[in-house]
Amino acid sequence: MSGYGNCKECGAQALTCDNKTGELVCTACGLVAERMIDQGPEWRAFSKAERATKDRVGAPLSSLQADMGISTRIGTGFTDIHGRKLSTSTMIRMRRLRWLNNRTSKSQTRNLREALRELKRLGSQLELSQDIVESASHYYRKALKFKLIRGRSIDSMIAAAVYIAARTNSVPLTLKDIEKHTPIDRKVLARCFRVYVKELNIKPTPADPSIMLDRLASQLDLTSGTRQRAIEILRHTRELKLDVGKNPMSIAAAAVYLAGIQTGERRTQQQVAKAAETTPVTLRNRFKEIVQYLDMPDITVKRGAAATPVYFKDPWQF
DNA sequence: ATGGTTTTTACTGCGTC
DNA sequence: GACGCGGTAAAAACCAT
Repeated sequence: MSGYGNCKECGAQALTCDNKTGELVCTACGLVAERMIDQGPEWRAFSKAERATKDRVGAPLSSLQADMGISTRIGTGFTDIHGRKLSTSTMIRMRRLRWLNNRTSKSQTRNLREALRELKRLGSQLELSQDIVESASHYYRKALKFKLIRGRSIDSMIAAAVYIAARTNSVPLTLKDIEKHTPIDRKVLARCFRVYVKELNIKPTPADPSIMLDRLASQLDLTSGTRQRAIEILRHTRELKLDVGKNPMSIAAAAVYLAGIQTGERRTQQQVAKAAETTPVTLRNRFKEIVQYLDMPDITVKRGAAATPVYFKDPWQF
């Protein structure tokens, strides 16, 4: 959820919260906007008047409960609200309604209960924030409504929902991360992911390497200077379309590696590759391309540097 | 199924500490 | 010798047609 507003420096709506440091950073320009201590409750009231307008009655709606915390039940009494006995035909009708109500909702709520249990498990294992988990649950609900779960396992569709939620909310989470916490095969996972994209018309934000940057940088203990340099490099690679068709993580890795060399805060290819969960070979290849097309160190595009051709649609951005 | 692309795996050689 | 790094070749994975 990019609900952190726009960056004061570059104006881009690219602020994200680094959950590790509690810093609010702009993924576009690298500005550390502010330090956050606590994201707090969903709302706060400072005065009596505010409390009056904002207060609610009852438990908040929870999408993490199979029935949203509320559900319809059709009573089993034999009288109407006035205490009169129901006619036989009404009783028969009500019985049928009750049956239908149970039948249609039962299988789905049972499915949901199962699914949400898995979702909570995955969510806590991956240390996802609450809003991502809720976002994932919404996607799953939708899939359930459209009967997309049939023929696929609940767990795999939940895992894919988590990935979708991460992608649509610019959370640096890869399929590999998810794979580590679930027994589901990567191929199956990718297939389920596509189901969401295709059937539900969900359009995840194009995969952006800079999202992965924070994660890489903190894992490698890089200072903000190097991070900023990497962000700058990424901006240019993006402009040159060097990242089209490539795994965003490997692009980010190459940028971090290059930035490290330039700022003197060097990390070995091994280290960077490991943090990015890729191989030194891939890192080198991306690295080579970047160096080939960018004029270092002030980073300008080399004369005559043509953007790489777009061979086919980027598998990482839909 | 096929073809084009990226990524991974495995191996090799070179230079340096 | 261990390590970082560059290169290559072949296999695997992947997407599009």
